[in-house]
Amino acid sequence: MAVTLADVAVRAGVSAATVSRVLNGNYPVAGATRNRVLRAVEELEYVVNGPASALAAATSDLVGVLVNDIADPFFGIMAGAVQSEIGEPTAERGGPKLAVVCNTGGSPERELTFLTHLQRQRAGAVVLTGGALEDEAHRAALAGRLGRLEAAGARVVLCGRPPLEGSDFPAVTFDNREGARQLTEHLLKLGHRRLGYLAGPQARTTTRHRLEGHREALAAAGLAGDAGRLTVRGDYGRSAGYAGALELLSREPELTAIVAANDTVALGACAALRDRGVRIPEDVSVTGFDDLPFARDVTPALTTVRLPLHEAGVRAGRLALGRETPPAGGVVTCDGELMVRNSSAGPRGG
Amino acid sequence: MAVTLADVAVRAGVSAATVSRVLNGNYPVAGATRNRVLRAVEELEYVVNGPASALAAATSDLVGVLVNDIADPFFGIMAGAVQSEIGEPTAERGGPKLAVVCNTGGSPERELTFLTHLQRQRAGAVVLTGGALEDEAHRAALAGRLGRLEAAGARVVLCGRPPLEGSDFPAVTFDNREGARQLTEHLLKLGHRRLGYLAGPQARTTTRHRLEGHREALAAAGLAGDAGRLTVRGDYGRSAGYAGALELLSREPELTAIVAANDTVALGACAALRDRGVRIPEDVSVTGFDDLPFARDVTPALTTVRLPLHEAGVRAGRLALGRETPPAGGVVTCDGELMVRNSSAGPRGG
DNA sequence: CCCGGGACGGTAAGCGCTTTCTACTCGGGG
DNA sequence: CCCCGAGTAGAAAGCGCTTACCGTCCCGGG
Repeated sequence: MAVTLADVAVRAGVSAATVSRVLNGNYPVAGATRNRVLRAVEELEYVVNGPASALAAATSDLVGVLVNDIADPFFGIMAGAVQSEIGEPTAERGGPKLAVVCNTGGSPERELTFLTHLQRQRAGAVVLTGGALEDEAHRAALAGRLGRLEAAGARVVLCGRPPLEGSDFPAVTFDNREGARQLTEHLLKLGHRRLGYLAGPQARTTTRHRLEGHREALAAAGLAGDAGRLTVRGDYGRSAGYAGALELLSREPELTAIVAANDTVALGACAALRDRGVRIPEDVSVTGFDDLPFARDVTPALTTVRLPLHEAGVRAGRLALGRETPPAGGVVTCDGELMVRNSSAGPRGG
Repeated sequence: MAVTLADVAVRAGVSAATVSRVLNGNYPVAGATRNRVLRAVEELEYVVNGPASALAAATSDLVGVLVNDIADPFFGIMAGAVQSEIGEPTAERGGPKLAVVCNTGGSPERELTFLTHLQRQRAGAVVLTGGALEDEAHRAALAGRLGRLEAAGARVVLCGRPPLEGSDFPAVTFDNREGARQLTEHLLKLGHRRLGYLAGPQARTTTRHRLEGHREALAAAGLAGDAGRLTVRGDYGRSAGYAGALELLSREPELTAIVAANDTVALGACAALRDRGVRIPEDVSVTGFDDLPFARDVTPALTTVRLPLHEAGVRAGRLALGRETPPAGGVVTCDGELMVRNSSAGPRGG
């Protein structure tokens, strides 16, 4: 049915081995022979059987990319960057790789099952993006799975998340804590004293680090007291921001600023404020995090922290292919950059 | 090194064949035997070798998803939907499939090479998303590649694009023309007479259909004359919208409405207008297309056409797995829904 | 003039799994 | 009491490719 190596070999009047060698270019083949083979490949429209070569060579050109939700630009941008990087053929190690994108939806179990599937496909590398769940059992299970993957010859890279404790997989991580600190500091400098915080989901490193940065800044300004009362938890979605903002407003009507866990949450908060007739930033300032593309286009444009998502994805891709060797310690830290826009201003009468 | 079927077989005291049958569950195996095998699998932490089974069984559980740009929510949403659908194990045909996301970046050549790579991986199905390039040579090349894929046993499904002429792959398509018509009609009904159009890239079906719908509405209102002069071309990005809006404004200062090819372009246009001190919608109405999540959160909220991206992705996924049989003709058409929000209003003095 | 070695090319042994075909064990009807 | 078929399990033949491991051929140096 399908054209095989052997067919090409016959047509070119050589052995299968020679065809294989021409195709993989890792063994000397005389120019004339090579041409004959290539012509035969053309004429027969031969396409290598990936599984067969993967089996024989014990490697595949698949790279797994785990994301929470590919529809979210935060992950989309990183995944796209990884893909663009691994899609380029490498001199050292063979042709372009394909990205297998796995949507975990934030579920730890799916994370694990996807890893099993990837191991099953003998993926050459796996990139884990997104915040880590802070749960000891899951951490252990994850470390186990990743360890087995690595033992099976796959490279494992973390992207946009802190290193995995107890393991030493290379990681490209964001300095969420520092970014959050700067953001809150910015608001404090503007004169705000009553700041609400819309936190992300529990038990996520990202959530915790951003919250910690926020509180660090508050503490430095002697404002640690209110922090607990003025923190509302939700997920990283728009409606959590909407509900959270209303909740904050009811807890503290004199609020002058809302710090959201990310841009999407901030957007929801803005919507809630607008619906309540609260002006931004005149009455209440709002800040986001991530600087997704839409952040500068909403009105008012969001003050936020820009995360180099694309760059992180590219680095992760390079690490995954072994094009780049991780620094000592294995952690590449990407700093966020404070983007001051129109959603923040001094408080009323400030 | 790695644990193989044979190892499991030895441990369970059965033959490799039996282990395979237990794992695939397509042949009767006595309960006791089955349990012994499963226990051995557990104990050895055995993970099937995907390439090997793909080779032996001549199928793989990979599904290719081609997108223009996975970082764009338009594609991210569809890809995510496809993935969630194929990720569920099917009763009829085996375990969960993995999605291989391929970013073509809109390049026809990359589209073709990715298809080759997918064929090489013996992908079980391929979903092509996004507008098609209107170029005869490329159409033919594409049809050829897809034909070969299909011949190799892969299911081919188009998603968010019109059927491929000359072939009859099932397609889930959006009625862009009708959506655009309704949108422009809406503006006309509000009293607008001088409408500018920010078109997408040349030679794309999506671009053409939306433009045609727009002009159809104009023509019906006897306004066909100005259409050419008031159409500016760009890509589907924000900056094209920005530049395009300025261009339109200079061509026709009396403009009262701008119809953008999609939400992102509309966003850019809004930014340009704001920078020019033009109020939306008081001075100029702006409309988008797609209804991406951010559309309702920008200010003013965008009047646009909602496309059922998620649903389309799910349908495409189902078709790709053969869970759903395509209707006669092979085309599932998804209608857009006009979403009237605050970016459109009657013209000055209208 | 002979021999060692470099440059090619072929042979064949798997890679780990699926699946056909065969073999064996029972239990019941003839 | 024998035979047959249902129910299970095993043996073995590949699936299409890669890659040691060997031949060949031809060149130049001794």
